[in-house]
Amino acid sequence: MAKNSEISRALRELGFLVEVEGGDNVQFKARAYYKAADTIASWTENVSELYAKGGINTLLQIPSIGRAIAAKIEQFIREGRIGQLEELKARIPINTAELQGIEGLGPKTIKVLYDKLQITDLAGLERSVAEGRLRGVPGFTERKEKDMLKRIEFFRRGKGRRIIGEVYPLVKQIEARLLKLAGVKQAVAAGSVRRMRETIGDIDYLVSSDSPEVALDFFVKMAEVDEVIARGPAKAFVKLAGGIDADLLVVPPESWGSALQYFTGNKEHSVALRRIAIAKSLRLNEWGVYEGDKKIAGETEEQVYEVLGLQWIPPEMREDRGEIELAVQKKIPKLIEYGSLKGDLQVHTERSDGTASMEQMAAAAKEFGLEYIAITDHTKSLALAGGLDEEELLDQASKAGALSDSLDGMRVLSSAEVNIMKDGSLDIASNVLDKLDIVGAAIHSNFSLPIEVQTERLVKAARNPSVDILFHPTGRLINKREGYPVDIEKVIDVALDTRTALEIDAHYDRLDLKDEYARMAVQKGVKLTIDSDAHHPVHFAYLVFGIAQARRGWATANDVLNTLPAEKLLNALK
DNA sequence: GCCGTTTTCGGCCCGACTGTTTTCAGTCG
Repeated sequence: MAKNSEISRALRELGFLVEVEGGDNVQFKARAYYKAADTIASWTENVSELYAKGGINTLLQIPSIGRAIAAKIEQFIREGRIGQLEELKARIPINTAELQGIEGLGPKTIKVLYDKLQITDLAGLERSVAEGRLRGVPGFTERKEKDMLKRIEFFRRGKGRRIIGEVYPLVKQIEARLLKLAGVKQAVAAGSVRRMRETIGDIDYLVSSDSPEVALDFFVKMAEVDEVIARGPAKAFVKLAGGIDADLLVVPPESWGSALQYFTGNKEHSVALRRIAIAKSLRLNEWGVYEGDKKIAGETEEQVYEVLGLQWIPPEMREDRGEIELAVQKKIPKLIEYGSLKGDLQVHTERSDGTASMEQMAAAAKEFGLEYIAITDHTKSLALAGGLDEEELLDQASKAGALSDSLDGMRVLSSAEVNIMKDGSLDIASNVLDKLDIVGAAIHSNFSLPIEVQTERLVKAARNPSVDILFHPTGRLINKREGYPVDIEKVIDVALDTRTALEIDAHYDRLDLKDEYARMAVQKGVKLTIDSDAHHPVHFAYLVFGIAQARRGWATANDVLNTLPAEKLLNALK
């Protein structure tokens, strides 16, 4: 059974090779393949299964899939290949993934390099540069040839996306510095940072000012800048130390809103807005919304959306996944707000693998503005993390109770991060668990079991009457570990059935549930919790990433249990 | 190659920056 990602990848490569080969209207044909690839990549149902059930006509129901592409998908599902793609690959035997990854190389250049120098991959490109043969190609100079070496090196260093939590502090620091510059009225990191995606490809700064050169000068001369890629009167592109790209666009204040929209994206969302503008005989660009030559909006984002007949859409929702249709109907949900959590239901102490005492964690949580925390040390079978046995757990619970009584304005709930065993049972007896205020359960071992077994472990844990929350339900670590295979829909259904909450673990390595699963849970009516998984007093700051993930999952405050005060939360548990 | 409140044909998002380009193509976001 072909995965959606595999079908998507094949269509994307097909589109790119069509573009490389060239011809009439080829960019539109390629765009059609790309669009189809995007649609399939984010399609929630398995396309192979849809095909198995309803044949090619089912494929035609999917937007951006017409007769021609449907036939290619059919062939891919049945034969694991697309004939036309193989023919193209035979004619132009290039390593698209490698060459396409080099900045500045597009389809046209790649074609020229293949035709003139038979360059098919990165190694070949490198050889040609080393032998000084690139400069002989039309459009290439010695300087451009040298630049190519840097681009290759950058690609080799790994141009992968960065985890948001790792770059967020620097992003915000530079944002603050831009804001302080003379003449700067507004400054913000737009792009995927503003949308709070879990990973960041580059940082897109937007500044409003009537004297752009001040901001641009500052930007290209910052200590963090490794290399200035380009610098014009309104825009600059740099590489920061560590290899992350940063862009700056400076606009006059009257264009702030339209520029913010344009720079926040995502691309598909913005393109959809421009199409709406065209349908209304308007023109939308980063400088404003225009009716003929007359500018009718642009100073604020709200105005831009309004003249297009849309409700303003929170950045976290801007992924062209149905939010625009909701905005037309003025039915954008009121998303859970940053700072609205009253408690944190996963907090570790030095009793297991944390680094601070219960008292220190409680004090830090209070300082952070929380009203309650749950102490969730690991349990005995997780020896690696110093897991607590029944006796130690009860002792820790009574300490939590005592501390809670002694504190003003901070409730400390007794809890545990109970380990789910290979067979789905828990490693702590239920008569002990039932003495705790709240119980979270999680998988920490046996990640490579088959999906059916893995799903059954979670289902069994959810059906356990003692378990209130499933912590980090898929076990993934972003960019590091895929997580165990799990039928998340089934887990969500059982969670609904058993009134078990699902966690969004806010640690930026996890963000688990991820946005799209959170959205599935919310749609079905399953309650979420957003927890920091704090192992140190400063970790409560991670909650912002969890809230962001919930917002990306279209969750409202009502969908998240720990927006409730402690008493109401305890009453809402199963 | 897809799609339709502008169409079953003729469009398809839009502008900035670079280079060796003296008027525009290629690339990027």
